[in-house]
Amino acid sequence: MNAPFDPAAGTDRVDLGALTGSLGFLLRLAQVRIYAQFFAAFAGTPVRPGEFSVLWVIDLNPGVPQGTLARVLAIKPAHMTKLVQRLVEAGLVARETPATDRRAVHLTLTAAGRAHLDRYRDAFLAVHAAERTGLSEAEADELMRLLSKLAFPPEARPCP
Amino acid sequence: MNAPFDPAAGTDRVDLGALTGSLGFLLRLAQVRIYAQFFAAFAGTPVRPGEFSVLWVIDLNPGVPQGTLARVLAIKPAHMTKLVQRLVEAGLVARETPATDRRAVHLTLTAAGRAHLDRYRDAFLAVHAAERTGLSEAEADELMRLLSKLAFPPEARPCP
DNA sequence: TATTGTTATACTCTATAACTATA
DNA sequence: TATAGTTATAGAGTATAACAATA
Repeated sequence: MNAPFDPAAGTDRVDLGALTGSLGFLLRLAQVRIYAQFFAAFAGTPVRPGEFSVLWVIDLNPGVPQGTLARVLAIKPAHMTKLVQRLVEAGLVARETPATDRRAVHLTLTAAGRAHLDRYRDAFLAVHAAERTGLSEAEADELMRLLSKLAFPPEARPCP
Repeated sequence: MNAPFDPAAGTDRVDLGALTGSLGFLLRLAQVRIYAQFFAAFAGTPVRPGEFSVLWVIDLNPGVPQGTLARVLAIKPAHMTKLVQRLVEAGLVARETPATDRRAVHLTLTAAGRAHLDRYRDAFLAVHAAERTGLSEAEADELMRLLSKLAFPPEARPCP
């Protein structure tokens, strides 16, 4: 039998058992902590991780189709539609329907979009450096290498 | 200037730039993939990661206060209230108000809750092993070790 | 006064399906 | 028929605040 919870044993001393060996569980907890650091760093700014990554990728790939963007960033098309609408309404992104395929929507940054990216780019990179709390540089590099193997399976590996 | 998106270069060949070195971005993509594997494995069953981890921890810590559970699993109290309500309505969890602190709610599994846990425990552990797609055993172990350092900062380390 | 849990609201993101307009 | 994007709906999860009961 499992020992009943003992409040006298100290605050929140809970047995997690094999849960601490669960990759999905660890990923979730790690992400919760890293995102909390992100939101703390960008409190008071309009920067949110999803939107900023979208602006980032449009900047590097001007004219990228909206659906391609959704696949690469693992954002559902229905959600991407609303996300892009917000960015267009904010004046950061321009949509264009190419003559060659009038179903498609190609995205580019406006001047304001580039300015927004430039304004927060350094802070965005800095927070990811600061995020490495408790890890050495070598550990952080190894962690990102291993996460990349999960994040980019062979069929979804980005071009270098 | 950045090269415009070239659809002829192959499907979804998008330049992500420094985003591939962003810990938060990699964590999100890795989690999306790992969770997709989880939901694929448990399609057709009522098993969801959040609820199952709650049942798991209650089983190991019978009588654990609801608030402690929320802190340890990084689930917001308002959400935990609704999550536990679902589990109580499903007959898997019992709530008890201890005489010593009548504000508190202590949680235990019902017989049906233990049966539910037993029924899916092996599959839950197996999916986490299968999740290690593309990683060797050593890499998976190292990844979980590094994630644990992020997930459990010194002030939130679980008892062994 | 502080803490435990609840309720309520709003928002983000996901899942799904139905729909349009093109191809 | 298939594809690109849109709209709509439902749900999970989060953030926040206000609240009641109790300590």
